[in-house]
Amino acid sequence: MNDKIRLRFAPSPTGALHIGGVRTALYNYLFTQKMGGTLILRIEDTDQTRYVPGAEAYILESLRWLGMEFDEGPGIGGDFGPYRQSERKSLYGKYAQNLIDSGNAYYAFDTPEELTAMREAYESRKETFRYDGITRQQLNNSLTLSAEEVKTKLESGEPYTIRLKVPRDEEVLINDIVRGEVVFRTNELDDKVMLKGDGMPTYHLANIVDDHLMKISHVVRGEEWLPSTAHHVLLYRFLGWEDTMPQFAHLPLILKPSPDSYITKENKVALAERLVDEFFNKNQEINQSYRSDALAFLSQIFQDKKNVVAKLKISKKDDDNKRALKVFLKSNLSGKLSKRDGDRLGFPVFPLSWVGETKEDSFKGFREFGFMPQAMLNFLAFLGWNPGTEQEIFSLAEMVDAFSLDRIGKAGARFDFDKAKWFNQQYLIQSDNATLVELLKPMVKEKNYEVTDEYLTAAVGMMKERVNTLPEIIETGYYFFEPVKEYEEKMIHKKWNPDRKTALLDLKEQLENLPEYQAEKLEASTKIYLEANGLGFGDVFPFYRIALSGTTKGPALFEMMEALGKAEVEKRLLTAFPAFDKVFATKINS
RNA sequence: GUUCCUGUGGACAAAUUGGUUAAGUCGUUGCUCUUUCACAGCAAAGAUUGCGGGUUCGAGCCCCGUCAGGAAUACCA
Repeated sequence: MNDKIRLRFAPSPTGALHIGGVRTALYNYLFTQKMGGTLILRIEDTDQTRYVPGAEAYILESLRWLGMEFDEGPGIGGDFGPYRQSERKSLYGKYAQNLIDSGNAYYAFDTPEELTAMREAYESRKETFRYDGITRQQLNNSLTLSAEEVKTKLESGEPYTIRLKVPRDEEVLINDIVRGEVVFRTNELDDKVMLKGDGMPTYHLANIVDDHLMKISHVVRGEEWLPSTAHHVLLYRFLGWEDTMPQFAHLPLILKPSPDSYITKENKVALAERLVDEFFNKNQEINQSYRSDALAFLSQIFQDKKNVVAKLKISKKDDDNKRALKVFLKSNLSGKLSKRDGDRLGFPVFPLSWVGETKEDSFKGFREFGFMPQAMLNFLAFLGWNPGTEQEIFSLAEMVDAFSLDRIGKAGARFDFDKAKWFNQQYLIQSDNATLVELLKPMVKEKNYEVTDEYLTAAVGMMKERVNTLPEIIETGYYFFEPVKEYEEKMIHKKWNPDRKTALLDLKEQLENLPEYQAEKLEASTKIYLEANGLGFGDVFPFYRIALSGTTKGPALFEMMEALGKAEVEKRLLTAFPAFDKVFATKINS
């Protein structure tokens, strides 16, 4: 055990844990395991307005399902607790006070409303307001007010925040494990709030204080944190902790699939309508009469699907509506993967299903899509990292072994659901049938199918390499559990010959008289029959197959017959042939 | 707008750190196997490494410029 290596995964309980968060957790996990270090779970719940009940439980359950174990955390214990920031509230004030005392922070009395108004005023002049070394000289804070005024305000209980006093004309150098050296000039940094009006710390303060107190050695987090890392380094410096500052590793973002990859002739109209619906939903103030224009614009940019995003560039000629539309589309068609994407594009972005207050806030998870946790982890591991070898399938233990921070890439990784399905299929094929049967049982029960383990095992064995996810076994392979719903007409139209029935029934009878209704025996007997009657496999197989499963695709015929059993096969053949006649008749009539 | 990050076939990516003909996987297409589908195996198509300069005997890799995409720019994390 290496007690110098201590990492933390620090999610915020504001909803379901996003796939990007899961990957962050995974990389933290892999690195600690590899180094023999300690992994800590810390709940960052300093924003009570965004707190969502159940989110923490969801995070815990997700991590457990995925098989990532933590050494310290809420409910786990450890010597550095508590591990919920809300329970550490009293700790942070002291450090904020330190900052004030050392002249590196100040009280600010500006109200949120004042600041919003300020931002809007700047906005209207096409500028961006920043609370920084210049603007703070005109604002309502302990730097501009007299000591007397500040004292009165404080004593009268007027709400205040404590802001970091970012120094002028300095450079902050960050030595990031994945990005290398990154330099920020302090003149470009804003005076971030450290302590909020409600006495809670912001992420920035809480994070640094906790990382220090918990003796964190490496901070592995998403790239979205890179810009504020300069502030964090400043904080370590001002608090006198610079020599024990953790090392940073900023992970590349997980990006949405590019629109070019999923827009097709078939779906582009529906996609456009859906986007326009969402647009008006989100921008209630925009008149519905703009709708047809919006749709026209979308079908125009979807026309040639190349470079869809580039066509969203705002031009001076655009009116307000078009501008709003473009901004909306851009945020929906490019950039970081978001929870809405899964919904729209039909893939999961959360490990487990999440049931929110509304339908819009409820999402289906990887587990419910039928993914195996190990497959999801394996897929995620390759989003931003690779071992440099040709191996792609890794058990968790193998991943730990192969993992290193310096093989993490810098460019954003594009979410590719096809690849995810491929990983799952590999795991499905690799898993033994008994394991899969256990996983499948709840779904079988839900559908009220009554089957024996033995039968399920046979079905799983036949179906698992033909599907991507677990539920597909009983969805596309439903005919193992209930009568055929629909016969594939194309083959019937093309090849069915009502006169063939006699032979097919003949063969059926011959097979039924076999001492054992077993795949190899059935096959051997069929061969003999075909030869004797001058028939080929193609004359018989497709019809047996459609009769039994409704489709010409699927597992080997004789194995299917064995599994279904003599009686069921007979029943299906006898109902199918008349049905084929009927289907065939419609062809002649039409 | 500003700051920072990132650009290698459709997607993910490798390239022994400046060395010959730019790996591999997914996806696509074809072939083999097979009664079908899938799996597996084989093969093909797909790249002037975003673009333009420069340094060098030699550049995907170093330098300069440029373009594009992304992130951040909250009393959110």
